[in-house]
Amino acid sequence: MENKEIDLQTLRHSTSHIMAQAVQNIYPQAKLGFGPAIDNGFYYDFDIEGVTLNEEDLKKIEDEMKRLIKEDLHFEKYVIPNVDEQIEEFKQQGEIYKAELLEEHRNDNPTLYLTKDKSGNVLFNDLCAGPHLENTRSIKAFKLLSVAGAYWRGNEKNKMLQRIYATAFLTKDELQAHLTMLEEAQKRDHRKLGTQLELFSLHNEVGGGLVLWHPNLSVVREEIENYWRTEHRKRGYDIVYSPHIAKSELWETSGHMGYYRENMYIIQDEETEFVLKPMNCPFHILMYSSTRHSYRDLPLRLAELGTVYRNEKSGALAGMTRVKGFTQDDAHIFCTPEQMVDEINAIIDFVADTLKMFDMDFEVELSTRPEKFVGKIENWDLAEVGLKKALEIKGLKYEINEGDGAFYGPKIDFKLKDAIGRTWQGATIQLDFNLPERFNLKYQDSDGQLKTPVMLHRVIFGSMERFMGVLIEHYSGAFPAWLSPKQVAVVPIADRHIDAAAKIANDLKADGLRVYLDDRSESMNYKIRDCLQGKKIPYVLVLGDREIESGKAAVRARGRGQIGEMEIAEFVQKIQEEIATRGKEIVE
RNA sequence: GCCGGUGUGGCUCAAUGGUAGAGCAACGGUUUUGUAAACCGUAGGUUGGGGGUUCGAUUCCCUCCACCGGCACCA
Repeated sequence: MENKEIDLQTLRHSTSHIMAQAVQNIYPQAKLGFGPAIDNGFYYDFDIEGVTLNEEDLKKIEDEMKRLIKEDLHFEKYVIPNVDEQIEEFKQQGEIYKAELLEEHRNDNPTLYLTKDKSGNVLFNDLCAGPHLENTRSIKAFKLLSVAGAYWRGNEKNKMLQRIYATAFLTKDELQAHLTMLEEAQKRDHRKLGTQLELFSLHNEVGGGLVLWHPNLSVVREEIENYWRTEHRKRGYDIVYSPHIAKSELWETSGHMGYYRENMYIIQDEETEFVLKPMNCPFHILMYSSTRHSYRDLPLRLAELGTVYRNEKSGALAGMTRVKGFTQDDAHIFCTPEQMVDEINAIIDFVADTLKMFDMDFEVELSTRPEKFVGKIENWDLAEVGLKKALEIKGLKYEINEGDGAFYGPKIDFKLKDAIGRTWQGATIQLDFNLPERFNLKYQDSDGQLKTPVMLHRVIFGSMERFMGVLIEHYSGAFPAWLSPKQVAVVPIADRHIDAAAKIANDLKADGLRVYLDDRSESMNYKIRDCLQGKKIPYVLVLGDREIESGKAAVRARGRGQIGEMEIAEFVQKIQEEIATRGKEIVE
């Protein structure tokens, strides 16, 4: 397994060299940037004067690659004997990016990889540490996927190059499986499902990144918010509300006016400047500071479903996962330094329990103290050790981003994966050694001294919008019963069964279920199909002469076929249990 | 914000320098169904907004808005 993975990396990296060679054969003016293997494939960045690559060009490049591969070329490592001469040669060839890189790596025993034909002629070379395949015979399955802009070295001040994304696999079957998977993933895209299932909409005239929650998705949200409130009360939080705007003065104190102004919507009335809140923290801080606090009162945990607005750059927006207006399931915890680690532990538990309930995949990242930081170093150390320990106790795998914490504190991020493999920040836990100072927060400790509390910011879902987007994809729009906009469809077979069906539908509603009575004048088959596959309702009760006579219903479950006849009361009892436990399918 | 692409009935998509067509959905009718798409018909579009070129623009150009794939950003 391990070996195969390394091979795949090498295969992809070598294929990227062949791609670069093909591009230069077709466009001799093309200059090379980076061309690494990545998670699901590889890419190569090119600067091609006068050419904008399109889909057809990708085909041409692919064909040229196939031709090269057939030539049975081989790769050969070449230690650069004289770096200065090589830099000069790169410059002569116009390979300014390679020259720049070599200059930086001059003391690392830099190597070239040569691509040679069978007679040993060098057809192509690239500055590269390798390793590479021995020869192109191993390249059996690859595909160029897309072309996109990318800044040289990832810096927006640099020139934008053209990046070709591609992938390669050891066999054609594996490649095909990967391509099929990509297609399947697209069907789960929450933006498509959002339209298909009438979950939400976005409108030109409302503006980008501003989501309209339709009734169906509002039901899902309501259920999740109910869960959220109940869990918070259980875990010792107080739930609060705060206004949507506040005077600039507040944001001056918090510091946001200084480093976040670009992203804030400013509202000016005749004499006062207001800010549409991009965060909830200052309000919770003021709640804290409006009374005196004893160490006995702490920790104070304030939670709010707080709707914030941030003016994101236009290109950043994406469906529900990156929006301008969104509701954070925010909380701020004020505690003593001694309580900090326990509080972090409790939040990690909260996050892990919640995500587990949704069976969601996530990755964990821990970001530690950067070079420039505020706060006491012993609190940083305590926090970092505490964060690590908590993650280990929970058995969560995590990556450490050394020095990547915010200047005001270390943090743990939970990354959720969307349908097409992109990761989005969901839950986050951030220590803050800065705002308590700026707002001069105090508590009176057991020794009578006034001390500064530690503050934690945290979200469990991140934002309702983003979480919902990922959740839609996670379930492919087929929500479990407790979240489903409609939980049961009642389908009368013929018109003469409508009255009985309506009565059952009403009874089910009286039992607290969300019911869709499908009294359309359509065939039974059509209605079953539309309810299960179209509307993705988890259960369908079919009613005809037989059922009315027996007082039962024929139950069919989404994706699981026919379950059989069942007393209505038995069905109600089972589905209610399924809903109450927010669990897996109990009706069977 | 940057590079590239896209915007046509509610949805998915087609077509064209001579004012647009299909399927699904909707509506009307027929059918009254036994477990994942019955049949017939009707209606529905200033082709994202604005401007320009042209005898004529939905098509070509400019601009704005929005969306998509990336990059950058995500305090």
